[in-house]
Amino acid sequence: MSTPPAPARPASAKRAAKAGNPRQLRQQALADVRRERVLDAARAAFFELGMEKTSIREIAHRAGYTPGAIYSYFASKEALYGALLGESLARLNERVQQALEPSAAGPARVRAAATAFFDFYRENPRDLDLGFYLFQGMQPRGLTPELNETLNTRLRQALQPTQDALQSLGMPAPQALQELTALFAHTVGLLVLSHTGRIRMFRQASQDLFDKYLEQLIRRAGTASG
Amino acid sequence: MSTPPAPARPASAKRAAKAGNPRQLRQQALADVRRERVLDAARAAFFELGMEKTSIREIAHRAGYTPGAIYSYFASKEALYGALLGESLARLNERVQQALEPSAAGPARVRAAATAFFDFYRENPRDLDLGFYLFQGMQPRGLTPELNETLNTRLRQALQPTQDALQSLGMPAPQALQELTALFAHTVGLLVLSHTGRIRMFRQASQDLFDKYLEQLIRRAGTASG
Amino acid sequence: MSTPPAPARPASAKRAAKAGNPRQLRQQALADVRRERVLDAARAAFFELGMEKTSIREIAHRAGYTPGAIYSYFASKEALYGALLGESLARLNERVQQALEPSAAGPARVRAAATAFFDFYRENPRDLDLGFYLFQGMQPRGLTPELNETLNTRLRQALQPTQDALQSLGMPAPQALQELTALFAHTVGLLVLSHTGRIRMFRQASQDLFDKYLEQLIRRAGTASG
Amino acid sequence: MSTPPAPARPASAKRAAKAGNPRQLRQQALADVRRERVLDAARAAFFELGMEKTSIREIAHRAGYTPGAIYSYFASKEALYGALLGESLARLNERVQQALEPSAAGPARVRAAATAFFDFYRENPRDLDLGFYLFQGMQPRGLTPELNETLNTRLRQALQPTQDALQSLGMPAPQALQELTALFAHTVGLLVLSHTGRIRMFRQASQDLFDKYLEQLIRRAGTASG
DNA sequence: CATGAATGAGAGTTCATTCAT
DNA sequence: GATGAATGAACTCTCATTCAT
Repeated sequence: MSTPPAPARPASAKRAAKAGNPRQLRQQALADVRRERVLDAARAAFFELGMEKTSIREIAHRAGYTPGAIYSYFASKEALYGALLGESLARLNERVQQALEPSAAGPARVRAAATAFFDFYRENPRDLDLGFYLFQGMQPRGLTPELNETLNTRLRQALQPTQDALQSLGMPAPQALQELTALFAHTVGLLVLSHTGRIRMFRQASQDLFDKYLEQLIRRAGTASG
Repeated sequence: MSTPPAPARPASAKRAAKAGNPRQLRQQALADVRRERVLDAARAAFFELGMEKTSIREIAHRAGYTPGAIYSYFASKEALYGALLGESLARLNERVQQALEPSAAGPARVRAAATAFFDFYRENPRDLDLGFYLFQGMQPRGLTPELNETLNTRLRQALQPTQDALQSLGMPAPQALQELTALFAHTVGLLVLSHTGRIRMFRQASQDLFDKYLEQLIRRAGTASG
Repeated sequence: MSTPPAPARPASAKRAAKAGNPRQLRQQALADVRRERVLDAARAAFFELGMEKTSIREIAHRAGYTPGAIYSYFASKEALYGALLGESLARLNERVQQALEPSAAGPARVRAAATAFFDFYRENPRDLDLGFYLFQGMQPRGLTPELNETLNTRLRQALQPTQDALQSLGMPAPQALQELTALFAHTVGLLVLSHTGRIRMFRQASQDLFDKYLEQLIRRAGTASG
Repeated sequence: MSTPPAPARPASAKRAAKAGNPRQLRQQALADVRRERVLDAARAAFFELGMEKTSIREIAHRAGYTPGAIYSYFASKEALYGALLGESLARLNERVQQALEPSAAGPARVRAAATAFFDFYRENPRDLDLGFYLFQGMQPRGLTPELNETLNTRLRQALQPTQDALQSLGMPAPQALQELTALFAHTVGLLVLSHTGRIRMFRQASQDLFDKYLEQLIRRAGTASG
């Protein structure tokens, strides 16, 4: 709701703009490499210790920096996590693309795309944590609107192949969008139940439920085109 | 040999047992009222500020107490949130029961039970937060196993009417349980997408999607019995 | 050095003065019994949990009281420990007296008295703690001068039989006092080294060292008289 | 896989290893100075207020810091006291070494070493407190085993010259160790009686008693060699 | 760019003690 | 005499962030 103030120390990002000559370009490349190192350290720390026990200190330590240095690359802890989430979504997209490569078609393509999405989070619970972290209290945190936009776009991208596959099955665009949304919700719900252990209460397996939902969806897609 | 380590402060609850004479009863009632006042303050603080910014200090202040006094009523911050969640689940159950009172039957009963559940959380997003709070990092927190058990039971209770209604529609028990789990997941997913604003990306309304899912489920229930 | 202010709530003690008629006497007896119950609880708690983990709350709980009630019997935590120490010294005296009962004479009497003292503390390290507690920072705590006086007297009493035995061996009074003091110091030193585990550094047993010191002392006593 | 849990803040000490260039050396020197300032403040506070009333807050205040800053130099309150005790033992050793410098020999050497030890604590009662602090309830506190080891070693060091002197008087090693232990115990006992004022009860002076014990010991040493 | 010392605010928790009832 | 609710002051410790160097 409330837009956060402009980042205190926008660091290397801003310099990219004024970079033109070779020297500046090299500097920029170096900076990116170092930024990446911080990100790697943050991811490792987070995957190992979880969100709550991962402090800036810890990340800096793992990256071979002192705490202050982190702020050369990220304006705040939240911004760092935003970047981490961005990178997580990039991995998600990669996974979805890989699943499509064998150029499956028809229902198989829907299955491939949707399952890749589900599996990614099923296998990497911490990535799901990441997605949730910035919505503690169910409201976005210290993300700049631009970053928020970027993240939304990447998420949308990861879902787009599924939507396309549905439409290529003859489902009209509006319905495909609706079904995609429902599928996304179902997926998220199953993942949450699974990761919090709540699903055990029902003695069910999230994967079975996911498969079942997917088959029903594909059946509906077949009907819709008629 | 060793006496239990300490009084484990939250005394008032158990004293009901030895309460018999009017004076003790009145004392107990007073204590309950005060405990409730703390709970109210905690809920208000939490609904207003969110989990993270709600400290024991803040709660105490709102309840008109000093921080230490809170510990006469709750053994720890987690215990307090446990109680808050328990009470939230109680309200949820109440809501579900109310929805069933007009003694609907058949598909209408499924609709009534399931919708009550969905609506409760749609209308009270903070109660959803509450449910999530204790699973930061997707792992249970400092809940005692007993409390965790209690909470699970209450959640299960809130879902039971829906399962019963499905079975009374002729759906076999195992399938009803499976469908209930899927419905629960779908509901949670929709609520999360809705409350985090992610659903706007798809220009969909969580309520429409919920209704649609519900109708499909009811259709399946009709088929299942044949 | 600095005399503490008069006890805030001298409680039952003061009433003993104005007690004269039978009813008051009975009241007083009751109060003493209850006071003893508190003391018992305090001792048990302290022996089990140690000084630091024994709170007024804990003591009250064990005595079947609420915290406030303790202050009817003791003006402060320190006063309570003072009483506890007094009672500990009483037990010490009892032990010394018992050791003398078989009416040993000569060197055997010195041995009996001194060893009883040593053994009491060797076997009951917590009683040694008690003695030290009120001298944290090596300075008396919230003891009233009278209580301090009483405690000193009881300690003196427990040592007196040893002094007497030394004198009955022919040692002149001034020397006996000096030797007693040295013996007392030696005993305390050994107990401290023993209880803190420091004596292990030297691979020695406190008991051997004590015995050795004692024999030397007795030898000196034999010489002194000539 | 798992990187050590955290930087475990007290960084400066270890950095000496990678310090090589002048700048790092200067940084290190500065850090040491500041650490010393904290230690000085802690010692002053403790000597003035005693252990119990000396909080991290108080120390920080005296050192001109905020409480959090202390944790850059010491990982915990116990660690700080460990350092304080270590430094106290270092001073003790220094004192003992100085007493030996005039290269006394024979009985004089025993006297010099033992008396230096005794005098150090007689003149600096707070250093004795320090030694006792970590044994509240007569049990070691939150010391790491390594630190405990270090402290034991330093204490042993301070006593070693006395043992050596005894052996150079012809006393066999095992007996010298036993006598050293006894002497140490006697010393501790006298110091405790003296500092707690208990010795006044006996109208004795700790120094006289110490001298007397020492002369007896030296006499025994003379005999032992024969 | 990086350091690293330091801040400052705050966290949860404990406890002896008081006092109206 | 006893209750028990409440105080109030303290406690150790953590952490994101800042800034002079």
